Amino acid sequence: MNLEREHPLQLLVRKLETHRRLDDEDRRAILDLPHRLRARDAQSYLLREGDRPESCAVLVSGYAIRHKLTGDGARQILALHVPGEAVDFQNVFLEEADHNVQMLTRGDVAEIPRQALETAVRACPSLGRAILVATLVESSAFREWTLNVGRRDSRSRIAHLLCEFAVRLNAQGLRPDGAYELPMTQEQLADATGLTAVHVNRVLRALQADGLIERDRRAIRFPDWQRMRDVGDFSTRYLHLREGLADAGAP
Amino acid sequence: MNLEREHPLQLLVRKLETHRRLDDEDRRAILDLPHRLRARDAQSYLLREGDRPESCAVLVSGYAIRHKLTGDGARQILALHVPGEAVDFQNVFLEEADHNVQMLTRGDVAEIPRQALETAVRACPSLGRAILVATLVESSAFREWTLNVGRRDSRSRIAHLLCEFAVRLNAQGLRPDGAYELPMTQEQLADATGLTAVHVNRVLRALQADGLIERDRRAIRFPDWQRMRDVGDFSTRYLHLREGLADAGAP
DNA sequence: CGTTTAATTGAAAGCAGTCAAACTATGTGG
DNA sequence: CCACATAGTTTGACTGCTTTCAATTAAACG
Repeated sequence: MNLEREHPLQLLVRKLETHRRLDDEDRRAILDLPHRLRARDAQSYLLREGDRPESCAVLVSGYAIRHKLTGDGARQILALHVPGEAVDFQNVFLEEADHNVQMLTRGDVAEIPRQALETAVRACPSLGRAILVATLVESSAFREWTLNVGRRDSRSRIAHLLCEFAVRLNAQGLRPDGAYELPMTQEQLADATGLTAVHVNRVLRALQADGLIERDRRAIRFPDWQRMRDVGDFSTRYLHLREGLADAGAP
Repeated sequence: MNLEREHPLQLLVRKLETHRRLDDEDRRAILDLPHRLRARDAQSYLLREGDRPESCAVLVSGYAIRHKLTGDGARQILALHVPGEAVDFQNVFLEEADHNVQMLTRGDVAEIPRQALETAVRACPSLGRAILVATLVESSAFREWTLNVGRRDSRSRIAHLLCEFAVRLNAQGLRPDGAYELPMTQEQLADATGLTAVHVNRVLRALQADGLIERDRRAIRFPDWQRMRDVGDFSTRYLHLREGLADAGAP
């Protein structure tokens, strides 16, 4: 166990630091945020469209997704969240949730009361700034996803998603070796890329046949990161990572 | 001419008020923002990917788009902007622009220096809040666009886009009669919906044949708003409009 | 007016979707 | 620990929505 990681909000500190350096006061302000830890089951909803949440959830462990549904029930996954990320800063400032946030796996969540967050931000403006930046970066990721779904073919789309996830895990220090565990079923992968599960399966096998990915269950490994980036038309710019964090891939 | 609209930033006030009420102090703070008016040609870039802008542009008149390009030059339009909207609040807080903003038509832009904006926000926190809310609402629109492009068929996709534009123009008071002028070519419409220009043309004609839209050049009118909403699977929730502004359509 | 840009239409091709079935994990209770 | 149930993956055959290619018509613009 890494002692530095003992504090439930330590990964939130790390996450915010992936975009901008924080000083000790900022780190202190984050770690001092009052919060309640809750274990959540896989598939449980952290937030539903229409909700008016009174707290902001930070993923301490486990993975979550954002998604929306069309009128006839088709689902589009909008984002994937890794430990350390806050899943509803936006909802602290907007009245009504416009989408859903759901656990992908079992995990723990730290719930920070809306009021406490606002107070902390007033007391430490640079914390407010850090949160704003994280929110804007997320917005940038939404734009990239729109591009991905709207203008890339199925092969690039999936490759892009796999690259993004790898890089973000890396930035969070959650990928010590080259491989990582993809916490999604092929159906979820399909909903994230605007494809069908059947087609996702075919594309994954094709990527595998081409030596671009190696799979073992849900574990993914990239034998040739550079080529994978190319196929996925992937660049880290939209993730707005600090210097040094941007170069991921196989270590 | 409406005298209330004389001030170049009056429409920015109106825009921010579509989400939350502002008090006189807020309005004052906005109208007092130092700015430089500039005329821009159609197609001119307000911002390019990679730029590090030192000012924030507010559309005073004319229309603009946000877009990104894939590695092989395919374009995805991410958002449409109407007069009164600020096109790069995000870039005041992120270092490097991750996408492009381009004028769709001729128009005027008010450029607010980054510094001045930060100063104003510090002096009037509720202005900061209003800007944050506008930014979050835009983020919500990106999510809806991802859903649109990822999970709706071509007919719904285009109908949805037409609905969104109508409602947003209404909210800004820019659509006195039922119709509106769509400032986009069919190719641009295609890039906004992840389709091709040819197919957009076919879908528009089909919508027309079904009595869902009436067209005269670029002017669009909805004979039956309710039916149009249904076809576009459109709800105003994601626009986070204040009560009373949400019900648009044909007046 | 002449030139360029945008809209329109038809025919053919293709990528991804649908349907259906088999197979493989994963998990649960007896 | 096995047997059964359930969820997820894989594969094949076929369909179809959208694209591509190409040509024509209409509108916009100096």
